[in-house]
Parts: sequence; structure tokens; C-alpha cells
Amino acid sequence: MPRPGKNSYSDQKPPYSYISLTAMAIQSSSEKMLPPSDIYKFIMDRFPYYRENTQRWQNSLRHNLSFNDCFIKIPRRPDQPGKGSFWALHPDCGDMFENGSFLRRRKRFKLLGVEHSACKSGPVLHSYHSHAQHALHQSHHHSGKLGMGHQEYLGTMGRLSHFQSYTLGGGQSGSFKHPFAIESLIGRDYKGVMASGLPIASVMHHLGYPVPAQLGSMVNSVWPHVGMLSEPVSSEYPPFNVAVKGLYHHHPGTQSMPAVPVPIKPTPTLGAVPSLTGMMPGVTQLCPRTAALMERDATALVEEKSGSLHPALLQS
DNA sequence: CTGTGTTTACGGATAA
DNA sequence: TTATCCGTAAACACAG
Repeated sequence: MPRPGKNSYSDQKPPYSYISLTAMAIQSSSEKMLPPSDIYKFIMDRFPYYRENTQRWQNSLRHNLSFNDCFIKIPRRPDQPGKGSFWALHPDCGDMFENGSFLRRRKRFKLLGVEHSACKSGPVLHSYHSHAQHALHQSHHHSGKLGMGHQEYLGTMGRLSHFQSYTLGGGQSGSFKHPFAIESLIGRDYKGVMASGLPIASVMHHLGYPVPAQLGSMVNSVWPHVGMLSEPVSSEYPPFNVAVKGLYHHHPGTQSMPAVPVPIKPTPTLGAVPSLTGMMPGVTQLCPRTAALMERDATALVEEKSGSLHPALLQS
């Protein structure tokens, strides 16, 4: 495999869409949320390709942030200097890349039906505080998922569970790590995190709300080598030596499937929604509270897309 | 001013 | 083929 000291396939355009790159960056952060500048950094740190034409792709990325409902904006705390808000993944965006391709999702995660419904103005009345508290102490169900179209996504598992499933071959213990495998790029311990409904806990933690120990303890325990800015895994894809070429091709009968973008599958079993627990071998059940947290309108917690919360509400 | 965030528009690619 | 998704450009508003 060619290893031209400098430029090789490492500066090829990564087989990820901005959405997946962004999701990756966000997931890699301990708080599960990042301001644009950090997202850029994450991407540039490990994908040389994006060290150029920054003006162009960053504009595209920002476009994706505000245009796609899978990303939610979270206001900065008053005590946190810096520009721009934090961006996180929508709790219900689920398995956006279940089709196996990080280039194109099978279906876009879109919040619908909010147009003329009361949902638009109603939920906004709540403050973060009330929501956080509410979410924390409520464990019963809340029927409606804010603005979810019928055919829209339905899962509730961690948004990166899909990444996980592609890091291992047909079902092996998964030792082969592909250069572009998310697991390789951001870490490999997110399973437990995902299962804990971290996003919400993280957001609340971020906002200064008390987070249950069980959840809180996990907030900062992951991605040991992710946040690190060192170069080792950054500039290139050191641990791996796989020709990029192979990444774009599907290997039919191959067991050690590349943990990468492959043509979209025919379409699994229709309507077969992978269950949360099913996706995570080690996890047989979720803390009911956590499940509830993820299930209920965490949507409302961060409020619906276009409005973004009034920082004022955070004060009180 | 620069960095963010929102929005509209269009063309290319590809899933359905 | 059509419907969507994605990337890009670009206009514009806003905040620090």
C-alpha cells in the first residue's frame, strides 16, 4: 500500500456527508454538543481534505446545521464565552445511516406537522428548567412526538448505533478497524453512552442542572483519545492501511466488510425497526427513566428547530 | 470586521 | 422515471 510520506489517500475526500461528519464530531465530544468552530476543528484535524477551501465547506456545513432537523441548537451558558451556540444531535434522529451509507441517508430526519399546529407556539413557553426538571422526574409516557411525520423516523436508540454496526464484519467480534470507521475516528466506547441517553443528561449538565449520578458519571468518561488535539490519529489515518479505493466498493460475500460507505442496501426488512436493546448486545434494558427521557419530548427540551431558546429563560 | 445562523435556489447523484 | 438527498453558492441578518 502506497505510503507516500505526505499526500496519499489521506487527503482524499472522506466518504462522509457533512451530516455524518458533524454527527461524528458532536458524538466525539464529551458533552455531546459543539459550537461550529469545534466541529470544523474536529473535521480538519482528521481529514486533511478539509483543510482547504474552508470557506466553501464550512458554509455548507452551517447550512446543514440549520437546515437539518437532526441538529439542534443549544444556547451557551452565560458563563461560557465564545461565539455561536452549541449544536447537538436531536434525541430522536436515531439511526440516520442505517442503510450503511454515510454519504446519503435513506431518509431525512425531518420534523413535520408543526406548521399550523399548536405545537409551534405551545412548547416554547417552557423554560429549560421546567423541562429538565420535568423530564427528570417523569417516567410515564408522552404520546406525541413533536412534529413527527408518520413515516419519519421512529427509533430512539443512540444516533451513532449505526456507526457501531459498521465497524465490524458480518458479526464478528470486530477487530478490523477501517480508516474511515467512525469508531476509529472518534473512539470506540460510545455504546454504553448511547444507551444511557446521554445527550439529554449532557445538555442538562451543560446548563447547570443536576444530572442523576448514573447518567452524570458517564458524561465525561468517554472518548479518551478523541478530544485530544494531538496529531497521532489526526492528520492521517495511521492505524489503518487500507486503500481508499476499496472503500467505495461493496464486497458482496466478504465477511470483513469495510466499515465504510457502501451502496445503499436493498432495504432491510420493511418496517423492521431495530430495537434499542437489539442494537446493543451487552445492553438488555435501559433504565426506564432514561428510556423515558429519550422517548419523551426531549424535543421540547431543546425546543423546536427554528426558535432556539431564549437565553433569558435560563436565568431565573 | 468576522463568525454565526437562516434561507432560497439549483444542479448532480441516486434511492424508490 | 420521479422523488429525495446532498453539496454548493449566495443573500441577508445578527452578535460580539
